Amino acid sequence: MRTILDKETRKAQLVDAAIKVMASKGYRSASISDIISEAQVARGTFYLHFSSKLDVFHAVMDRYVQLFEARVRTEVARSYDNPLSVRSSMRESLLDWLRFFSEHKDLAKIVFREANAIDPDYEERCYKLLEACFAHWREAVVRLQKIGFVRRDLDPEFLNMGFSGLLIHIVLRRIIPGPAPDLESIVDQWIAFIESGVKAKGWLL
Amino acid sequence: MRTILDKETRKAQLVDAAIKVMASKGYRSASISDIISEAQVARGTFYLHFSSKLDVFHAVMDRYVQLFEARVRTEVARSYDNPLSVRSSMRESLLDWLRFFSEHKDLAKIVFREANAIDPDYEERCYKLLEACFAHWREAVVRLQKIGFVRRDLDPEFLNMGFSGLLIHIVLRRIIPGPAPDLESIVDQWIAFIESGVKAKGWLL
Amino acid sequence: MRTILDKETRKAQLVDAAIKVMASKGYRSASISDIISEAQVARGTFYLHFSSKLDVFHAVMDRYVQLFEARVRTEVARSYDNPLSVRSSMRESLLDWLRFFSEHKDLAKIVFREANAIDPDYEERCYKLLEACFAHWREAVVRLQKIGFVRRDLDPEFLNMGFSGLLIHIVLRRIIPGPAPDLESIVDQWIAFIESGVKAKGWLL
Amino acid sequence: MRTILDKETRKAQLVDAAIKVMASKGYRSASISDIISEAQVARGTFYLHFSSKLDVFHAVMDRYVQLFEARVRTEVARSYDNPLSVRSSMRESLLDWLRFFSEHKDLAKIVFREANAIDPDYEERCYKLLEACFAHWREAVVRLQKIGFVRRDLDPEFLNMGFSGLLIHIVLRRIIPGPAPDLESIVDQWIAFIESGVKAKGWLL
DNA sequence: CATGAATGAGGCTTCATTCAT
DNA sequence: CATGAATGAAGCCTCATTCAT
Repeated sequence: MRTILDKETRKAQLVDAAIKVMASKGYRSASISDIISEAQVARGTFYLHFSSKLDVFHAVMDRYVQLFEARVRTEVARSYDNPLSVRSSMRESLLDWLRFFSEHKDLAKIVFREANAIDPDYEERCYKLLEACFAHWREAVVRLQKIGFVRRDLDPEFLNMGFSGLLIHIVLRRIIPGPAPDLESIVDQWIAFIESGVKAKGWLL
Repeated sequence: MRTILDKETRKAQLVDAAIKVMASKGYRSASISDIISEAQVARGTFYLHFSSKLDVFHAVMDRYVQLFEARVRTEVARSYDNPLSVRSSMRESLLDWLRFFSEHKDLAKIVFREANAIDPDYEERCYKLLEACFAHWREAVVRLQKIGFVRRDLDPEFLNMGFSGLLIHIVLRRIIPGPAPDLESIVDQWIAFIESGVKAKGWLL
Repeated sequence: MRTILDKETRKAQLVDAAIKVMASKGYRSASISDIISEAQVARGTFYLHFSSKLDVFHAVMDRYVQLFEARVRTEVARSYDNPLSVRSSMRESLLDWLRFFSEHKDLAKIVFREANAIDPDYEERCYKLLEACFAHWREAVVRLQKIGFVRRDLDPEFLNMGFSGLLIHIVLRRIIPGPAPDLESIVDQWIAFIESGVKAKGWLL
Repeated sequence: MRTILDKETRKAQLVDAAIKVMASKGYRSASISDIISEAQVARGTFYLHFSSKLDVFHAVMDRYVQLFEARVRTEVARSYDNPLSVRSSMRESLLDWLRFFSEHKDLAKIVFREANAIDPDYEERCYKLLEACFAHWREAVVRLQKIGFVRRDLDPEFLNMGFSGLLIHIVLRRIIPGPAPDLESIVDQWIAFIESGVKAKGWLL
């Protein structure tokens, strides 16, 4: 059966299929056959829209980059300048990030798994993406240190690592089948942890 | 040239080669050819010791599991029972973990990258491994809550996620080429963060 | 853009494009894509005029056959009957042939290169063409033998081979990039050679 | 069924198969499948000995180059210095060339057909080969002119073209199915033609 | 135990051809 | 008539695995 679609729709459909397949099998194991059978499309059709397997991968990345950039833009617009609302701003921010990664699980899987080892071109993209993200967080930390909310003895870079590490871990664990923790409760604990650490109040040493 | 070695030595040599190759190219891209040429061994010899490519992979995993289990055993032996030394015990523990991951970079790379995409059998192994690890940490947290060092309002599971997330993130960032942060200073910040969170002292809201 | 042309013009345009492409890349490597992009025509349009790739090839051949037949007709009309002008008639004839091949280099390239490898149907056509040509030459030789211009101890078939071999060789060498010999001087040497061979006058053995 | 051969034998067998297939279908149309099924060998075996289709082609060429060079060496050793035997030397030479081409029909077919259009690397090889050959013939002509056997008013380059053109033509016609002319009689006519041209004795104009 | 030639399934890609618009 | 998206057979090549030596 032969369905004719306009170029953009077909391409998007193929990218969708590629995301699905690559998320579940990884880039290397995902074959063109997998992708086209997922997209219910003939072999030749694939090559009408992508010049190679690597090419779809780039398209997949592009998709994520765009979503990510939109996410970062929203985030950057968020203000921590009002001391009274720092806490709730932060809460919103964390929730938004978790929601973002939850919504685009498949993409996150691909991006965070294949970070290396596909091609140098891609690696660069991937790092730029992450760097943009980290840069934003670092900056946020610095701002919070300036307004006196965050201790100045902690390296922003370290906090950044802590933040992103936890985030990614949560994402990946949520990605992986199994009981997914409740986002809201995670964020509440996170905030509590961020604010006061783990130390119990009575401990005196 | 025809060198004769005893079974175990040959097998270990092949696992070494496999680790090296898989760490740098990933499981899929690592070919038997790569492995045997790294190990300086004939093609047939490989299949004398492993029944398939997946089989070496399992052997690689086994290697990591053993190292990991040893690491966990040492860790488990560590006591947090003396209130006066909780802090330094924790510091030692964190440093040991970071050192462990640093020492076995190649294995960490393989284990954390290919977690999903290889085969269900493997995935199970991998999870068991991580679970063993998480279980230990969770338990440690619980103990620390019991002795009153750690706040009881934080879910051990969450702290666990935070701990492992940060750990993995540090490991992965250190794996990836780039300026590697100094382990000792990371640990010091980590402890400070764990103890008191990020909140500056003067902040009153 | 959608240009509407009458059938014959479109077809001729496509044959032109096919000749150009096939001459430069050979039949196999010339793709329909090459041809239609050379002709600035849509893919479907091609199949409106030709049933297959082989079909254009036949059309290309037909084009050459027609030109060739015209050439042969002119040639046949040429008379060698006047003993006084045999020499100049022959000179004209050789020049005309060389000019013909020079003018239709592209076609010559296709015809003489792909002679075998395309399809039996084509081969037959190609041979018929060459045979027509050879037949004419043979006949011419016979006539020249009859009027006593050419030695009767030489087999017309052999002379034919010599004539066509040299001709084709010149054509092909001229087709292939490189310094193209001057047609007129070639013909003059040719005539001299034909008339008297290579033997120097003084040689007595 | 699995037959194990030493590397050289297998490679030679595959080159043989490639020659056969390429001679009958041309380089482009000859598929790896054709070659391996001609050689009764598995697909992978082919790539054990050649890195690509082009690579076999080069091997085929190499084969011809070697044969050709041997042929040229023999030829170069031939002396035309004794005036009494110039005629018979020439006869021998022509016969040897014809025999050479007859013996290696398939290779000749490939070499002279695909001269162009395969790859620049090959083209260069091919031209070097022909040039070596032409150079030898040209030199021979010059020597014959020096000793006074051949007229000095004929350009050696032209005679060269005539000689090679005729040769190639004969070869190709003999390659092509059909009544193959008798080599000896061809050579005799050739010599007669070379010596005295076509002009009948009595002709006076 | 060790070797490496041989195997063939399967992956990526091209391209002649079809057909809905 | 014209268009160009869609199709799928077939080509090239890789590589895990086998087996005769």
